[in-house]
Amino acid sequence: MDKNKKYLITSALPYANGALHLGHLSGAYLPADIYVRYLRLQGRDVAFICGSDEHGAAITIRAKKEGISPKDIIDKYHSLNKSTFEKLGISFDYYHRTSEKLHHETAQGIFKKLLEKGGELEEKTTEQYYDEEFKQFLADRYITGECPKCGHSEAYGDQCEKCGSTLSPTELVNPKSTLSGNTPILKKTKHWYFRLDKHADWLRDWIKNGMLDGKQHHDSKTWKKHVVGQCLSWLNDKEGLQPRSVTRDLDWGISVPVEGADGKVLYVWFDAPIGYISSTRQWALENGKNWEEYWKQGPDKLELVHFIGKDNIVFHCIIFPAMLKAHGEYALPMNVPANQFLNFEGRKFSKSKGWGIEQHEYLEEFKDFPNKEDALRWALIRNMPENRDSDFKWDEFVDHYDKDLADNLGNFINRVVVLTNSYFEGKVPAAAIADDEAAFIEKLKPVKKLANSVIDEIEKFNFRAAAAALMELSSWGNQYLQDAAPWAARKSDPDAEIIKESLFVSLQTVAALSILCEPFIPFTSLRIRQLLNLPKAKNGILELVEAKLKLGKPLIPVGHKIGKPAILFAKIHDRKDKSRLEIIERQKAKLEAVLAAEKANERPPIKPETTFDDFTKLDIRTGTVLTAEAVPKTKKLLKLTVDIGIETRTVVSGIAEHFKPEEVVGKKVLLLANLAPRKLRGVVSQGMVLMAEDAEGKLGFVSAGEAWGNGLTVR
RNA sequence: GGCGUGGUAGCUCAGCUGGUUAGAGCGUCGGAUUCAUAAUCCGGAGGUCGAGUGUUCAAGUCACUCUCACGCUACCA
Repeated sequence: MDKNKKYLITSALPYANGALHLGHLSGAYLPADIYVRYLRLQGRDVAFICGSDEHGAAITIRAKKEGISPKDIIDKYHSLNKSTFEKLGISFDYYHRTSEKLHHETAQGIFKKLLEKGGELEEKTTEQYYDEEFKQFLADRYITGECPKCGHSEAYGDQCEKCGSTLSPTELVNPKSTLSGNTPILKKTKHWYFRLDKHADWLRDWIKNGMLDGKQHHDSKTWKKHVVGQCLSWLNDKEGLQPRSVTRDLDWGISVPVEGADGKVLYVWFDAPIGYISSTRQWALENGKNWEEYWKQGPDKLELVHFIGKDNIVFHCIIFPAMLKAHGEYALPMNVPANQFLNFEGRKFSKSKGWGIEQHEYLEEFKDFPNKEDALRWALIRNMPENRDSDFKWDEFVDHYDKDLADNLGNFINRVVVLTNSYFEGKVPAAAIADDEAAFIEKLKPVKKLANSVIDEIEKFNFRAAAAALMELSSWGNQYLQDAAPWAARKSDPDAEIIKESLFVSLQTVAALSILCEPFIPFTSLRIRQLLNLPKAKNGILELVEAKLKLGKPLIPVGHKIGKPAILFAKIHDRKDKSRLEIIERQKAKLEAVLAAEKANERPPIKPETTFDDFTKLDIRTGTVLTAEAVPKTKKLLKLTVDIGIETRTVVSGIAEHFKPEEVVGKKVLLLANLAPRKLRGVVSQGMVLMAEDAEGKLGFVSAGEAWGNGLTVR
């Protein structure tokens, strides 16, 4: 640990197209905040950087749909996300936005540098769809058409939301521009591609061994296994890294700073991570700092850490580093401690299904819940998806709050404050060990040890373990007080030394807790400090605490007058006051309502009207499955032979995840017999077996019944 | 299908380079205690370490096969 190092800590830039839920918070923002607050307590020079990612086609499409401007959308979510983070105590030094001029200049500057350097960007001309009426090229999301895979009539140019296939616009059947509704034409367009493929070798050495330019950059063992694993999986892929297009034909974004590139913008993935840089620049500008010290120094002078969710690993560990290295002047991240995903009561968060809770919703729903910010932070920390997916449950929220914060931490502090007030008029007692450094050190050894383990775990990005160590410290306090039992000593001798000593030690422990808990539960830290009548934990105080514990100096001096007892955490399970429990119960009831509603309806809407003529074009026949076998090297496909009376058909069907081959043999089915044959994985499929599908995607066979023969028509 | 990560007490998780009776917290059961928010403290019960095979004097820890979960990637009616 070098005190002279600069620390640049970033959290993933939220896309300004929606609100963030608890999973985002626990994945990328809360861990970063803990780390940053810790660094500040240690007196380190740190910049905590974030901002809104405001470009990309998704925003323009939504704007179009809702009849508003992209600016309306990004303004709305920029301010919502920014203010929500503030309320939850996420202590960004700067929360910028990529629509700012400074960002546009920064991104263009980097693009130009790469272009001038040569060899990093290459031009390629391809054919893309163009809307003649609107006179513009169409981004993938601006084109809809029939999905070639499932036939869904409103698939987008990049993917079909019905079957989840990844598509390219030219695959769509009957493509339509969402702008004019016309059929677009193919037209040539020029784009720039970043030669990612040229960077594979050094990236591999950097990720695997932590080596950069022949020098040790970081210790790769300190990176999370799933992070290194996924990167190497990419780097070792037999296809290898491919050049990636960095520009698009779009009117929303950062214009490509090249002559004759009108109507072209930087692809959002290229400009978004550069947002970290522009955000730092803006922060430096407003705070009299030199931004380059936070981006352009060697690993001995600067530590860059990206906090992200696992969906962003490849971007932050491969693509962005490659961009920075290609540019040549920027530092690469020292670590990218990506978290996995947080589920919510056993399922993925889903806005459309109403599953989960967004950050601002939580604040609203819990507005009458005292200390709601720390209650949430604590529950999320205790269950952070650090190495595997985890699950947020209200019952655990309650447990963590009551057991840890109220019973353990809160109650310990309360015991100490009450005893100090009733035995010593609220003053830190003059225990003999207060002036005896050796004895002090000996008595407070466990405090020092546990404080060190909190620190150690934070440094290793093990925030769950750090939080557990914090609880151990408060547990130790409870245990110590119980053993010392000043209330018992007082009965026989009111002046017994153990009474003074035990409270002196306990008060030192509370003082240590008030600081050590700050990264996790900052609002509570402040309240404990107030209870002790001490000022807010300020930057650098933790290194003083470490020094004092080492030298045997009190953290809170003899004679210091503390405040009156006050409850820090009112329990949720409280026999006198049900109000907090009611808030929780309301949340649980909401989830049950969602589940009930799902069971009740949840049927896809009726498709657009069709004609009898169209229907009669379909030749549907009754049939019986004769044989079934898995198609090799596929997960979903079964090769079936179906007897339809007049002949036997070979059909490839995507049902292998639902049925084993032997379960299918002998099934009565309906077969669409005049579907154009299509080759799938080398097998020609002559028809399609009709299936019913439920809301969870489960499939069921459809047939005319056991008694029916094969080859009969359906009408 | 390929790749990655994970599968350890009822629940949430620790277990570094293989080495004595596999750990913690919560829950549970029993006891102590009263300064305290039905809080605290002490003690007990509870695990064939996903399944199997192998390497080894010795495997939760290494290798192989299988299985389940999650993700990336390919393919997909």
